[in-house]
Amino acid sequence: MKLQFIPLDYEPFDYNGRNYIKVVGRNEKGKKICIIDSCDVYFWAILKEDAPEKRIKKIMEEINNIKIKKDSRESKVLKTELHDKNYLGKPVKAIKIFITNYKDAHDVADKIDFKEVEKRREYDLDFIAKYILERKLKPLVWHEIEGEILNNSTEFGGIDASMDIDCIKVEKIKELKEQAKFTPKILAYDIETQEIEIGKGNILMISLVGENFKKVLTWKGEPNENYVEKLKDEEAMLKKFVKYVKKYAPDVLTGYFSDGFDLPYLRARAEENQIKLNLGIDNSQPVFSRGNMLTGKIRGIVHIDLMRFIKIAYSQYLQSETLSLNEVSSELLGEKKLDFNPWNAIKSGKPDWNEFFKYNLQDSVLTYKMAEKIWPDLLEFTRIIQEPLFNISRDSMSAQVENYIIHNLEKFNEIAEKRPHYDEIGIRRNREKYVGAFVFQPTPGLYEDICFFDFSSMYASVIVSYNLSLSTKTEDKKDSYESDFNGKKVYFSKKIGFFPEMLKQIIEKRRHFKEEHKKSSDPILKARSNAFKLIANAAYGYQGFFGARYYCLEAAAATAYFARENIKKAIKEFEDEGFKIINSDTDSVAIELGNKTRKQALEVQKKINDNLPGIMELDLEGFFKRGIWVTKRTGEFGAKKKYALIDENDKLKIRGFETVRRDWCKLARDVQNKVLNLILKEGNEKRALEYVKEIIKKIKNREIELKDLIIKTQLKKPIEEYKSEGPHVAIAKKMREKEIPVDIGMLIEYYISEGESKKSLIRERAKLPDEKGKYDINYYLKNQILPAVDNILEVFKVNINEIMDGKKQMCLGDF
DNA sequence: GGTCCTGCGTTACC
DNA sequence: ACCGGTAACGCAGGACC
Repeated sequence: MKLQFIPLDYEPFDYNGRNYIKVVGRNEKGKKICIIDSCDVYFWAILKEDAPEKRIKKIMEEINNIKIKKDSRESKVLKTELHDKNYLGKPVKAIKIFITNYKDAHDVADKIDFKEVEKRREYDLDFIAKYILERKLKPLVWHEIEGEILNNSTEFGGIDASMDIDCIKVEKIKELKEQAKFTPKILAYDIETQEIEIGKGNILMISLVGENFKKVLTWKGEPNENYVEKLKDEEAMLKKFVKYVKKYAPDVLTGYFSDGFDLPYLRARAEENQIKLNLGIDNSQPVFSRGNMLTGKIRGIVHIDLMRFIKIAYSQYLQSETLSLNEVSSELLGEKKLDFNPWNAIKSGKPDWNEFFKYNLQDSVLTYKMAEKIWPDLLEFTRIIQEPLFNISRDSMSAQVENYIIHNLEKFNEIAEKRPHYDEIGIRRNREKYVGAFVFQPTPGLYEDICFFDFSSMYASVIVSYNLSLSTKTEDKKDSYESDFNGKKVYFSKKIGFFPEMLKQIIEKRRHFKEEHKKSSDPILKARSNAFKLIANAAYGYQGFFGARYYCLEAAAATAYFARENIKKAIKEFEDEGFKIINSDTDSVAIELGNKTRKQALEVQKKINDNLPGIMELDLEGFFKRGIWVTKRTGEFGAKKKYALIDENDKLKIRGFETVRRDWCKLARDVQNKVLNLILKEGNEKRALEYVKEIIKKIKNREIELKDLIIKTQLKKPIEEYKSEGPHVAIAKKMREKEIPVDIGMLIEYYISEGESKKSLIRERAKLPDEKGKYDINYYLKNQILPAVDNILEVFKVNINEIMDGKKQMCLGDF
């Protein structure tokens, strides 16, 4: 039979000692099906250059006889072939060794011990990746499949009988030229529990939200809405949950922090109730893996913890200070969680159950809507990197870069480099640091008419333009780029390597799809352009990452080196043409127009661009009406990485200031923001000063609400490990005493109260938000408000210190 | 008992 | 353990007078 098929989930299995794979996806009619397939399993023995032909033949014969006996499985070499390949950019002769089971690849590789064999490679590749490469059945891409349906067949031990859906044994696979739109069936879920610790208390309710589908399952309260279904106990509720998930048959089951909470909790409660959480398409239970970080896998359904993907692909664009569902959904959707405190409700012993149900449902509604919104990004990441959706939604950016490389090596006839071993990682992690970016020392002051330029994807374009990678590093000084690594000269060949070449294509695609998106504003094109951008930007970090297959610290150092050279050159160009440099950080230059025109500035930009190497490009970020740079708190120098700009539409761009730092109280941040606004919008420092004085008065009169004085600091490690005990650590201790749950990663909230003696430490005066006490007027004036506005007003020669004390009126002459 | 300096710790920028 | 270096700055803690 012939059908169209889009793969969603890949699951390898063994049968008679051989490797097979079940791929669950949908056909063109939207029916969920499973295809069964297999592929060659092999790895490489790379030969030394001088290996004589006769010996190679002999070696191949010997390899052909390798057999491994392990547990109940017998594994052997099926055949060998001699190929011309590339390894790290150099042509090599390599023996392709076909084996019966990939799980034994490592053991077989260990048996290949000939002096003519230089290296053994690709025995550490993941089977799913290998399968996708070999059979070209790409995730979330439509294919035409030819095969035979298994109908209660005894093949594979009667695999089709154990599955809820049709199984097809595949013969031919062909990617379709016309790609129809694919909209996944998404089901979102969320649970409410008695305790925070996994499995400790009961699950009180479970909500489910899909398309035209909403449900709250519970065994508590007296429901007054018909979407709430009351079961007799927790066990019945869990069974019903499984039943509904199976009936809905989603492609994607998604929760928010569900890897770390919802799914393991469900699993634990199922165990406690002695029932099976058989959500899998073959009625298997979720499988949890990956050491520290839990990940929950459900066969045949792609379980996605939305929070993890948002953290990977979105967090750098988000303003949210935490990745909590409430904050992220209100930023992405403009919609919030319901105002209801589940822990207080539980503690009270008499929760308003109907409010609780609504609250529970809303969490799934938000999760569902966000999943829909983020789907284009998941889709495009998956299609570009060609790893299963399950991995795409969880992998770190360095893993995404590496997977992209692995799935694109074929074009270069390259054999993949191996993953570093444990001891190698240890060495890499202890390596010396290298010099990073150049940061300009700004002069404090208020500036008018500012032009802001920046290099587009600078580090990525440096890697491409100077050909910086592991395989292009060379001892040969001729025809190469010379860079510096902590005083040592390092060279990179000018003959383009596969890593820079791949990156070049990524950048080109990013530029292409960015243009395409401008024309059509299709969200898919935006997601595609964004995915290429993120991969490009992660390429630099990847080469310096200790876990990378293509780790090359010299390349990472050279990237920073050539970036410094180019930014400094650009700065010099602007200076030589008579522009004053205001700021520069890594890849950007801000200049003051002064008595020159925008046109003149753009001419310099063009001149710079004409002389830039390779694909490097200096873009105009924009024009700004005004901008402010301040001094460091200590010393007379201008502070780096702290400035505020206002564009022609009166939109502020604030960097580094307390306004954007979450470890300052809201009042200080708001006041600073207002002051920056007044100064930048109207150039009115007098109004700003008046405003600050009003606030000071309010603080002194205790007219400020406590919630605006709460300071939030993250607990980054276990309480015991702190060498120096800051206020947030002291509060964390206090919380633990009060049996309030404290976890690593939590934002600890506190305010500073008046102490008995003035000299006591700040941590001794720190109190929990609901602890009774008077806020310390002096602390909030001197440690929060003053530091937030002092440096800004100083630019106008206003000494706020004196105003605070009320000793002397301002220094502004005309005040 | 106060001042100064240093290191820890967090968060930002790019 | 899951990308890099550069930088500001509060607070604690100890040296020093």
